[in-house]
Amino acid sequence: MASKKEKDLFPAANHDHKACIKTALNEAERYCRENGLRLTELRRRVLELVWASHRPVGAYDLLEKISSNNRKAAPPTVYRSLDFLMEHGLIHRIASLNAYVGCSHLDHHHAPRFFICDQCGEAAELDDPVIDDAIARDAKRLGFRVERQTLEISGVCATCEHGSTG
Amino acid sequence: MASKKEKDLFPAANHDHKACIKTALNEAERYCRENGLRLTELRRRVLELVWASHRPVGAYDLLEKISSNNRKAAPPTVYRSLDFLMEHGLIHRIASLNAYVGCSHLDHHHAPRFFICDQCGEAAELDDPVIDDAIARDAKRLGFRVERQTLEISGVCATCEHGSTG
DNA sequence: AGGTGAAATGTTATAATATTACACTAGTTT
DNA sequence: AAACTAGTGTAATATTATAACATTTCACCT
Ligand SMILES: [Zn+2]
Ligand SMILES: [Zn+2]
Ligand SMILES: [Zn+2]
Ligand SMILES: [Zn+2]
Repeated sequence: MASKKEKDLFPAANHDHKACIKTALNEAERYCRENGLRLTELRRRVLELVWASHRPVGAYDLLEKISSNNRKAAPPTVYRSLDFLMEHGLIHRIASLNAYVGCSHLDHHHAPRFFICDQCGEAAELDDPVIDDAIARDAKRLGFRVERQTLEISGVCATCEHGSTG
Repeated sequence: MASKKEKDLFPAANHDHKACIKTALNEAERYCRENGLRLTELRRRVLELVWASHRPVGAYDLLEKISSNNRKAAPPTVYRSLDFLMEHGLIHRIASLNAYVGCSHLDHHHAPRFFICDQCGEAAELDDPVIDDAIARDAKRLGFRVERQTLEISGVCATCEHGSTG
């Protein structure tokens, strides 16, 4: 079963993804309740759609999925929800892809750090205090006040490289 | 005088920027000559325009500057030059800004690492082996083959924060 | 329950960034 | 010069994101 080896940071193909979605939605609901925020039906739906996979998804893909057969949603509908979800750290934006992905570390404050596979499209969020410290030290040296961070490493994940996680 | 203190990684307001431009163009010419590449008039002009400042500049800004009064240049004109310059490491793309900036480290191979000031818009390129090593170690742990990196730290630079570098 | 103001959403239009496709030119090789 | 290739011009279109304003929903108060 899905043991939490290091390599599983890139979620195994056979992992129980319904659990990922459920956890994400539960955590979002708890977070919003505790902070007096409204996780409206629309925002909840957008979050759920973002969590449909571990692949960053584009705003216009979401827009299509939100649109019902007869009623077509307009861009601000999804962008406003994405803004809300980002503002509260429930999702991250992947600047190099113009795409959005659920946050895997809702339990603690962190700067976003992603490894993103060019082949399968999956993104793994990984904390590394060494990186955090190094950036903080560099910033201090420069007298630079850090407000936002973007760290996106693109390439090929182990599964795509070797055909399987072995 | 422009002493090379650490803080000058954010170039001082009074630095000799013509020297920056000249160096960048000279290095580009040398690089292209040595590698059998053609630094055409257009590519040279785009590189020069990117180097007009240390602020990442948008493709459409460049496009306007390239256009002469009577003749308006079309997007592919500038995008193709930008692609060439990026492919050969002469400039970097800043994904979080959809903008482009000259490379400050033409003399050695490196992953792009930027500190970008929200207020003055200037970008400082900074190498840090500790970050390099940490990312390499994380990638190895994940079995991830790294192909491209994006590291962009946004915030407020020392000059903007304190009114002057002191 | 009804009134009120703020937050959220709907809707239309448009801005900003980037690519495709195809025609033409210039430079290189034979 | 013919043939080939890399580079550029040009028109159309794709993709991502925001502005502006109307309407609805919700929390709160009376
Ligand atoms: Zn999952
Ligand atoms: Zn996160
Ligand atoms: Zn300079
Ligand atoms: Zn560089």
